[in-house]
Amino acid sequence: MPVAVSVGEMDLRCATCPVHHHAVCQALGGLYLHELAGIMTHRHFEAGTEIVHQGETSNLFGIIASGVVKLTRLLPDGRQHIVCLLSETDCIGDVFSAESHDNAMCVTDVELCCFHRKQFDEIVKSHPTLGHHLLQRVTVDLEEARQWLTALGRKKAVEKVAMFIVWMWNEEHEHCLHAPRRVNDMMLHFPFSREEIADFLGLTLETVSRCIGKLDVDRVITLLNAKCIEIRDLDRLRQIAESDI
Amino acid sequence: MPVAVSVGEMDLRCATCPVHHHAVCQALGGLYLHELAGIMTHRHFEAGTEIVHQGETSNLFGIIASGVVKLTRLLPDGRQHIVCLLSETDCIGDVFSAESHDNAMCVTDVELCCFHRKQFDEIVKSHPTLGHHLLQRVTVDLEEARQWLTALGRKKAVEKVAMFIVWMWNEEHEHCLHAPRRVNDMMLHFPFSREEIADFLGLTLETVSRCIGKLDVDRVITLLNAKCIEIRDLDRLRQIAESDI
DNA sequence: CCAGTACGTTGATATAGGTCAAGAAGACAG
DNA sequence: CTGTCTTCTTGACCTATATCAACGTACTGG
Repeated sequence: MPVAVSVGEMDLRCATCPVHHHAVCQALGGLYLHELAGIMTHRHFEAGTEIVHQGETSNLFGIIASGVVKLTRLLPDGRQHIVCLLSETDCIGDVFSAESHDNAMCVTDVELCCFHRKQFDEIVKSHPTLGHHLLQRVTVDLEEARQWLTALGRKKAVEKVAMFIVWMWNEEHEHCLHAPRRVNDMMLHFPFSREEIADFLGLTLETVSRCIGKLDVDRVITLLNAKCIEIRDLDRLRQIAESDI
Repeated sequence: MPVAVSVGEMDLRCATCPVHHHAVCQALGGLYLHELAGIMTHRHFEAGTEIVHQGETSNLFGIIASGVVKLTRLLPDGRQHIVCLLSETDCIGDVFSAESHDNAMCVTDVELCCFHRKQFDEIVKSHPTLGHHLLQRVTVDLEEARQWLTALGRKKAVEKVAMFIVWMWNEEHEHCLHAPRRVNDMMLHFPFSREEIADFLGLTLETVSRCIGKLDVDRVITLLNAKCIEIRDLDRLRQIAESDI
């Protein structure tokens, strides 16, 4: 389901909906460019929808205003892997290449600020600060990818799952800083299914389930229900995640 | 072994040694900035030397003129993982953050063009084209990291090893385009030990050895000696690497 | 309230790859 | 050439995780 964004299609709601401006602004490091508003459209996607298809040519460059998106890759025999999980203010699509390396699928309902790749790139080219900021973002993404690389390459199942929980908790808190909630809350409600966690960590859903079970039994977390846990011992959880005995 | 690069320390050989200028020029997408020559020094590192240490603060930003560097991460209990293998024209160090996330170790002897992180960043800031080019490079690195992520998460040992061989072969050919050698040559001499390959692919050296053995028996490659193979059936090798039965 | 469906848990069993150990093959110094 | 060191290969065995299967639980629509 490719998303074509024509220039004339500018959605007037953008001008009146602070959510989208806020997301774009955050994504660009507090920098707000009026030119971008002019070429931005915004779209809603329901959970489970595919935004971009692997291998497909798409001119979409999007910034997530709300919701969670997974980037997945499918091997010829059906094995699947999630290479990245994106949320508020994260970017979908490559400024340089139109060919998408991965499927972008909505984990939850998603609000997306859409730009035409080339138009966005033009603006980037003419705004050094913006380019510099994007460089910083991609650098952070690369660092995060490398962190997961070591996890997938060298960590045990429980360590991976612990790492995933810590990571989710950090993500929550990061967004809390933007839109403060109860910061000390150890409750974590996550939108991912066991299978999604497994596909992200290179495990099977059964193993993920067992590992969460083990962390619960060991009193590191409390499993309130399938999609909601409470962190009981954050330090211990971090130690497990870092393979720090 | 942190590398301090003072402004006055400019190595005059830089002006006379085309290798270094060539590497920098390639790294920056054919763009050559005279300002960079002014702040560049070059250094030689022997195989096995550590250029930057994990967790250490270093102001080095380097471009590899020749040789191979591995970026490794060490877990508290000694498990190790190689997150990236770098060669000619690749960059070491982060423009933004002084703290290094990984060890940079020389796999072979290395010639490095060194810059002071902040000085380099200043020049990047004032040259939009350069910033844009770096963004493109990091984007490619991110894409490559994600490719390995799926490999580590979902591929079998033989598939990983096949992928590694194909990747090495591509790397060779990429560099051939710069300094043309026998392009049709199916011979591949690689500088990595079995342990390094294993640490990169999230396997053990024994498994790597067995997988190479299997590819040899299956007549996909010929193992000439421990560090030299001949690719017999590139298509088949690619199929295995892509998990394409 | 019930049937149907999707998702999660738990148990039994299989297996890919890890671990341990012994040789073989180079590389290098004397 | 010979002994020492390192790296690679090969074999035997073991374990973490995958696989297969059964059962629970929790929404959903009638």
